Amino acid sequence: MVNATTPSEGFEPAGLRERKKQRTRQTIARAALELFDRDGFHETTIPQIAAAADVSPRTVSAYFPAKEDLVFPDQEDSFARLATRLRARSGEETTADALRDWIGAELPRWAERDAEMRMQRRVVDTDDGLKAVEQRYRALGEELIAAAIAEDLGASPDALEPRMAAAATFAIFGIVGGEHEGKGQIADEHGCIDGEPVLLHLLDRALRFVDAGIRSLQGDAPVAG
Amino acid sequence: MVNATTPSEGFEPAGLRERKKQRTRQTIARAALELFDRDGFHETTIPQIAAAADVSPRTVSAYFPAKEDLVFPDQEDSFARLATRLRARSGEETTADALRDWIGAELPRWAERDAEMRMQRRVVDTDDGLKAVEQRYRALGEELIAAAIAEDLGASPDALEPRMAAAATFAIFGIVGGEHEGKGQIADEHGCIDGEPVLLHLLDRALRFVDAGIRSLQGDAPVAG
DNA sequence: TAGAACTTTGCATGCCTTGCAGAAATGCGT
DNA sequence: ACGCATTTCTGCAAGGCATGCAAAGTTCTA
Repeated sequence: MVNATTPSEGFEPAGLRERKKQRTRQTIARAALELFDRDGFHETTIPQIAAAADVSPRTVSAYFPAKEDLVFPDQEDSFARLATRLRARSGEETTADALRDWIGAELPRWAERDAEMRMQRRVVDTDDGLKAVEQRYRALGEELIAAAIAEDLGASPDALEPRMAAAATFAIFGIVGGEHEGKGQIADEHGCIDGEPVLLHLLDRALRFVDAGIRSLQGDAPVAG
Repeated sequence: MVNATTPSEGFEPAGLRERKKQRTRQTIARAALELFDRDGFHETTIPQIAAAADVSPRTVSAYFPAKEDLVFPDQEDSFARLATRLRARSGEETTADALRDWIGAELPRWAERDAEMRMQRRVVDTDDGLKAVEQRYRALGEELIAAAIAEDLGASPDALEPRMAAAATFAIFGIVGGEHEGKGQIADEHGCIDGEPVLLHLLDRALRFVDAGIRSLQGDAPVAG
């Protein structure tokens, strides 16, 4: 079922319909984020966003079931890619390898959207409901990692080790993203350490932390596994 | 200003007014949880809850600003006690000591409300918005622990070590609470291991994990501290 | 180009949230 | 025991979000 009208599509969504849909989605999300940042999340109404994006209010709700979703338009996709990458790892590869790979692949996207990510952070920091949604995503990400680590370890996904490992590992995102009020010690400088992106540097340290932690529990009788 | 009419008040809120308020609050929360569990969170309306608690709908909203808050009526207090305990620890005491103490003090409360906690879990598991709120609380708890650990370590609260340590430590609550779908491997048996409550057993293992992790990073140059 | 498939839109409904003012209850001093 | 000050509860109303439905408008395919 190759589309004959479009020669070199590469890996884009293919159909014109689909591309238009993605463009609309992005337009709406951008308009929303800008308004949220300028006027505040609660102060901005959906009709206002719709007007800015030149669509009807009903369309905004169709694309984004909840108003909060407008602030995290890409999380779902990003995690989907992580899940895919984790699923696709060979027997040799550890979760850590896949994670490193995934971050490497996502980094350019994040760099590209630097301005939006900063807006997003500012907006999220003004509203507790948005923080809640953000934490929910964090939990989803941890879930993925925990399951993969559990597989590596031959343990239950609900055992202590995979859970702790996933939680500790994911903490690096909270740090670079400046998820906390004294935000962005690192976030401000998307720089490198020893020629390596900060995030990957943190990941390495996190993995060392986790490895040591897990090893220290090896002798114990498993409790929840 | 001792109240002459009530001999042995103990440590209750004192005033009759305040006690009545707490009772009303509890009545509303109980009624809500029961209805949520029976009919579903979205299916239950605030007027229904109000009727069940024998107050006006407006009063429900006065006590609980958001409908979601009805599901977590005690989290705030519990964390407040943790914060107090952490603040009150002497120079000798580590965060781990305070944490152990706090859990020990909270355990009887949790045991007392076993039925409600189970309902709460069932309800939360049916709604993503509630999961988000739950994760938000988790983040708040981690914040407290991270700050305390940072103090112990003489590091910044946004450094990697305290964040990872707090995240890993807090993971134990997700496990005993059965925060995940395959819930309650342990939750079902509020039992003990070697005569120790499961939660404290898990805490010990978590602390060992964290200690090993932190030690393994000692030689490194701090990145975010 | 015609019809199928899908998207966008407007309308209507139900619910949550919040401010406000009056009614009701409580606490306190006499 | 009584009345006043304070606090809490209640009803009303307005504003905004979420969602089902059917009509109108696009895009796709044969």
